[in-house]
Amino acid sequence: MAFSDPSGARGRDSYHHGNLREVLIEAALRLIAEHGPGGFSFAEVARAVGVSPAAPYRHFRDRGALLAEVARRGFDRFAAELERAWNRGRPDPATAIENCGRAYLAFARRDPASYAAMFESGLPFDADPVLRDAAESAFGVLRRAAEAACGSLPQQRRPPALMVALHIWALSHGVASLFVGHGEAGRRKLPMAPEDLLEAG
Amino acid sequence: MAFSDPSGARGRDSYHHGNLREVLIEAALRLIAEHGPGGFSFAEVARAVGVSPAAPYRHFRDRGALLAEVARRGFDRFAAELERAWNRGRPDPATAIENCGRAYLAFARRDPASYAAMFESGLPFDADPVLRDAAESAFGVLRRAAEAACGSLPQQRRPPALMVALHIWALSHGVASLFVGHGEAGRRKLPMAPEDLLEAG
DNA sequence: TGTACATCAGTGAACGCGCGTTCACTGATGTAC
DNA sequence: TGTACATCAGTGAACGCGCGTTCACTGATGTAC
Repeated sequence: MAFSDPSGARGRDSYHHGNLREVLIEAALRLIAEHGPGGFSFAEVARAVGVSPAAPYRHFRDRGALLAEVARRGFDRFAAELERAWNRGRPDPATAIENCGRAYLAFARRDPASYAAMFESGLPFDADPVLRDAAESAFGVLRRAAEAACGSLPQQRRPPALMVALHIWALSHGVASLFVGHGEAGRRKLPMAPEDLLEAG
Repeated sequence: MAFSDPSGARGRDSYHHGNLREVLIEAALRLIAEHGPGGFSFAEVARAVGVSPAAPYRHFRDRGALLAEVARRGFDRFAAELERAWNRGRPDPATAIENCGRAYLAFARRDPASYAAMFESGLPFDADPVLRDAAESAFGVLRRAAEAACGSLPQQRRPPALMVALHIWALSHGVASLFVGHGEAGRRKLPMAPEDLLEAG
């Protein structure tokens, strides 16, 4: 077991795990990917990493705290990837915005477990300021991108930037949650690439 | 109890319930509205309507079958309301499409429990042809509306109708699931009416 | 360098709980004659 | 109209299970002297 830990983490080379917090998070991601954000239990996570059911309590207050941490990390990476796709508006704002949309879908596709934890877990956002800030900063990227893009348009008929940002967000989320995620099961069939659908925005 | 049944159904005026199937569905909707589509148990539904935990098995194979029936009915009403909003393209296709969008949001707002059962429950659509057909026919309304609307546009640069329909669907779903539903908790704050956001499409 | 001790991190047994499901049962209803 | 009987729909007790959580515990690690 110590040398075959599938998570790639250090594993149990001693009585003390040494890495349990990280390994628990990885296991939670795996379980969410398989059974959805509501489909894992604290005990199951412990079992998955080969540790007693009481051990996770050393690192998380309860199941919700673990889920919130998964979501928070998701939002952090999400924000970073959107930022990178935006690339300060280069080569031009329209293309950069489109790249944001692609990055959005790419994130949902590559890491559906995090995406589910972030958007489909029913976590009490308002009750957890840390989580809320993480989500806010991810949306902030879209808002700033929309502001920059709107600013480069002719003054007359310039749309409100916040509205554009929300529009992108809603459309991306709609496409992602209808056609990308859902762990193989509830996904609808699409006669085109989700990216092409998004591009029409 | 017989005369104070909050569901408005006939209640237990005899040993035989007489109406149990319907009452179970209503109770499930109430529980979904409170705790989300994953937040109710078969036993809880039975308790909520004052019946033994074995009783529901007379009407539904299991919890999933009850949830699927809730979703199916939701899709039926959803399709009817979209159809009514479309109103055969009157007064004109653009306005009628916009009315469809409003009807979409109105449905999600008025009956978030059904909406959750339909779109956020992770039901195995592919495994249940009845459910699948119900969902398909709801989408069919949007598709026909998009076809009619596209047909009324000038031939050059006419967008593909299916794409337009999916676009409407994705945007509506995105707006609804981010800003309307989620039982008071996970909903984001919006500085404008969701309808206005949708209208930009 | 060695020893004593405090702290940390995981153990494993135990608890009460609600769940899904089954079972033989029984009261009510409908039908044949 | 009345009676016998089949069917239907709900009962309530029972089961095994996994969960969340707690507890006193113990092995490992780090630190002071």
